[in-house]
Amino acid sequence: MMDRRKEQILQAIIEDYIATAEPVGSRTLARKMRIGISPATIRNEMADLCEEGYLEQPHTSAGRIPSDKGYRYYVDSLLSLDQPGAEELERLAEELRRRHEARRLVQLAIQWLAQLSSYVTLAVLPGVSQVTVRRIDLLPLGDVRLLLIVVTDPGFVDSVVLDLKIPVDRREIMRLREILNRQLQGAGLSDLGRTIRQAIRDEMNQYLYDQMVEAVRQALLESDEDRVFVEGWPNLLRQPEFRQPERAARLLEVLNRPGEWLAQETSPGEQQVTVTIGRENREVVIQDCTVVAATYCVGGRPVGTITLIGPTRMKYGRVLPLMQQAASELSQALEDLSRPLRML
Amino acid sequence: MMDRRKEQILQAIIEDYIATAEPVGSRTLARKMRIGISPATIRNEMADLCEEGYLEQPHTSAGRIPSDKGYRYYVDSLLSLDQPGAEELERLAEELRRRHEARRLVQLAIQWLAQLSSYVTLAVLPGVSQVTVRRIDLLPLGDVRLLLIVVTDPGFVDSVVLDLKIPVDRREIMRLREILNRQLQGAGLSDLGRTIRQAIRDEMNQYLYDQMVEAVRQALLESDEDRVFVEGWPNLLRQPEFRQPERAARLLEVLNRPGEWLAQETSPGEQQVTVTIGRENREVVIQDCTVVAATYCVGGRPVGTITLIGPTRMKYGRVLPLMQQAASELSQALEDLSRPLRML
DNA sequence: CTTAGCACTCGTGACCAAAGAGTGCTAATA
DNA sequence: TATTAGCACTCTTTGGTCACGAGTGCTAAG
Repeated sequence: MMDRRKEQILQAIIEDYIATAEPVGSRTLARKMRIGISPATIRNEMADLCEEGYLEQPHTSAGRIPSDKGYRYYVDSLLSLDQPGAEELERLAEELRRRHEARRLVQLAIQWLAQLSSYVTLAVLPGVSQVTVRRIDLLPLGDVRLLLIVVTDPGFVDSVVLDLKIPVDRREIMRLREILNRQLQGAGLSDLGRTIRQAIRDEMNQYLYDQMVEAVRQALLESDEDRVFVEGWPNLLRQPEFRQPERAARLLEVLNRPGEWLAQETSPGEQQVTVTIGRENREVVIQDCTVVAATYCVGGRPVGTITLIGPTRMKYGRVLPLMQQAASELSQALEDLSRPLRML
Repeated sequence: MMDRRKEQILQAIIEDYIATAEPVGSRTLARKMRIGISPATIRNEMADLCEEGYLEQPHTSAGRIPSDKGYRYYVDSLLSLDQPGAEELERLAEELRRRHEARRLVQLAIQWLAQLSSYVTLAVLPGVSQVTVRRIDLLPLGDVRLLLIVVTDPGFVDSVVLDLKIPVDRREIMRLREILNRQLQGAGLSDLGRTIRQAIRDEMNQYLYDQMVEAVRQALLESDEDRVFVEGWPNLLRQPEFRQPERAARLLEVLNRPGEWLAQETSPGEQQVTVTIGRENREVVIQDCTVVAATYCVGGRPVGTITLIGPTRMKYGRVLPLMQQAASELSQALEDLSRPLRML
């Protein structure tokens, strides 16, 4: 039901449509495919492909365009990957080699992706449950105010300002810092509240105990907001499919609240790159888009995702290797940041 | 040359155009202005205003639209401010009252602005020359890697990872931290390189000395990239003037590289809100936009700017108080973060 | 100085016809 | 039996014309 020639035709149609964004007809296709094959034959095959759901026609007298099912078949069976150039790879590697804070590394990775792919990219940072505390620092900002800095294991730096109700002197703060660091190293952020309870109840006064629990609770909430970055906004309007302003506006709107749909779409735990085409997406507004997602890992465990979103008419051959590369380089960079060789 | 009635007419035209985005004609205007005044009279005045450059006509048989000069006169002389509602103000105050890190405060302020104004907002963080070091922390990430955390005076937290060529043990790091904090408190970031030279040359070995200077140099460069936030991307397409995709795309593109033009446009050191209308902007691509800028201050000195950009047909009466409010609340919040009452 | 009246301009939308691209079907062909 | 040429048909696109409406500028009257 899907012989070699039909596959070739499907592939040619999809690649032409990806390149031009115009419905492709039998005549132009016959000219483009160098095989000795006439438009009429192609028409027959096209009619078949249409009936089997791989193609659609916008109206009777237009060419065919690929359906979601067509893209799916293309991605799964026909795709030839277009590996990024050496200098592009080098640029990413170099950016990530300058050892930044982890958040910045993630941002650099998706900026690189956005620029080379010309689509919009997003990144989800590791959530509360994915990180462990490496180090806590307390800085007095005044007699009743502290800056709490938490460095988590992949290398993220979070900070929150605490207001105390009573003054605490510098010495007490240093003591508190020592206690916190001693007790919390390696603890998951999700246990923090409980652990701190325990840590402080033993050694500190009741007041600081209450304050710290509340403060850390706030820090946790805080770090769980804004876990999503978006890059490449301007790329959106470069796509012909988003020239209709209301369509573009809808997508922009959705991109602005990524938290609501991103979780559904990406399958965490996957190692490779996943492609979700059109109607395969659960969120209605992006059912004319393709979402490409990959996870990045630290210590072999997936901790966050990077995502790319564009029209279903996407340069799959180019995007997939880029995603692959970005995810693996990012994992590598975070790994380097995360794993001290040995502690002296 | 600009009597009261002409002003009223100009004002009515501008406000109607701001509301509808449609050229406004004499008939509808006569009906809208309750004064007993005929379309013909208005036409005469309109012709005058046109000749004097306050109005333009897209073509002979359309109504008039305000010119840059018209908007300018409106903003300077005719504008009646539309103060934001109490609950909106309260929302901003409450967001900023939850003591976040300074960067987040700035971001929250322009998010609030973007949401209430429906335009795109930007913020420029204090540059290298605007901040002083409050505290430096060094965290060992391994035997040859350090996390350098710099807390600057308005309350920003920057961090950079350092790779050392030779292992340094924990005790040495703690000693280095003590030295750095002792020497650098209150120093401007721009002096850091020099100061560190001095600080370390006295007390540390030559190798660490070189490393630290290089590291701090990198940290400085780093903190000077990405000093600009943009919020409200989706608002852009809501404006009728950006329904033409190529116009919207151009603006998006420019917004993506704000560093190049923002510096020119905003006049730092200004205390109040500045409005730059259309051709008054130096950057060509935004000469059909209005840029509203305000500075925020710490310790009475302006350290950064918040900016709003929209079509020249902007709700000036609403935007100006919002900007005013955002800037002053933000200054207040940073001030609170910056000035410890007293150190114990 | 204001206003009514009027001729004039110009963009908009409707309508229509021709063009063009592409299809499906049929019949001829290898 | 698979392929292809030919052809009628469909449907969008494009261009042109025309009437309409909104708005203007001018003139003359109040």
